[in-house]
Amino acid sequence: MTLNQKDIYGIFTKYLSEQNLRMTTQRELILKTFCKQKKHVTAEQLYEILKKIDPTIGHATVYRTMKLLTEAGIARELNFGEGSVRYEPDTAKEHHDHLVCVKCGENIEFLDEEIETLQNRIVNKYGYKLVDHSLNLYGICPKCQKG
Amino acid sequence: MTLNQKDIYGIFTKYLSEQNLRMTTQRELILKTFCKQKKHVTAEQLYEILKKIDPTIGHATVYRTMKLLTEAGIARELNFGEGSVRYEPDTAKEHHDHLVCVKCGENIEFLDEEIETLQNRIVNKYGYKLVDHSLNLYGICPKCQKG
DNA sequence: CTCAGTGCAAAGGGTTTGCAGCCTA
DNA sequence: TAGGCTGCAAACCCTTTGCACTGAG
Repeated sequence: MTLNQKDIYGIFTKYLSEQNLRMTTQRELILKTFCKQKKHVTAEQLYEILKKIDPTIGHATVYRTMKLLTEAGIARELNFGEGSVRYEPDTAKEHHDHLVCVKCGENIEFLDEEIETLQNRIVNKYGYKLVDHSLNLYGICPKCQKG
Repeated sequence: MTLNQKDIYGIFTKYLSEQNLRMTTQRELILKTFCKQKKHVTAEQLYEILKKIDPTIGHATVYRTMKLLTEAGIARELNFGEGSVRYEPDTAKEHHDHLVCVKCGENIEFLDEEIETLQNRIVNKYGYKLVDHSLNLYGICPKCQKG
């Protein structure tokens, strides 16, 4: 169900050519580096990581590329209300949601079939066509409850 | 279950005095104007509305007061990923969630007991203590589907 | 008289945009 | 050669902060 790097690379090049855009060394580097991340990253964080690999890379290039990756369906934007957008790989077809610790920022991805079903029910009730959804639970993780 | 303006005024003055803060004409005006709004407003929008009533009112005062109202439990911050925070009256004890049209911005508030239950289940599963949650469904409303 | 509250303007963070030069098809 | 791509810096938007002044208790 998850896609490997080669697949993603193919998806991105396909998207780019559809848009009359090109694959470049920067875009490739950003794609690879983004996919390697274990945690959701902000564009800013990704930029910092990338600068260590290629110090000449520009701020704007990272932001622009993350927008492209989002449009291509490779990245997904997350908003935890921190004032900046986080990105996660959008490789799984099933949508998962997030449980965020408001103290330490740790976050868990979870999947709940029933929630997905209920969401569809709501959307149908109002005659909407579902495009996307975001469910964030904010809480205090076990560690922080003890500390 | 919903609170009237007098109640809210009382809640706010109580909160203020607890914090050794004072009720002022500006704070009162902002509170009243905020409560009158039918739709979720950003601080910026509220500022624009307030300027028509009192042109001398300051940007910062609105932002500062909205923070106070949030802390007092009167306003609730919403984040639809637009880059700015929206506020809604937090008068109902039950949490409601939002269904937002991505085309026209129309949004519906809905309440679903089962979703609330499921959220508690998730939180318990991971040993978290629930603090808050936000569920936003993004879709296309019936009107925009036709148009 | 004290100290919170205010408006203003400047600063701040995250993100986008304008632009000249570069590079690739 | 044309047009996309880049890095840089400036611009932008939303929000917060510093500051001197005002005003209520």
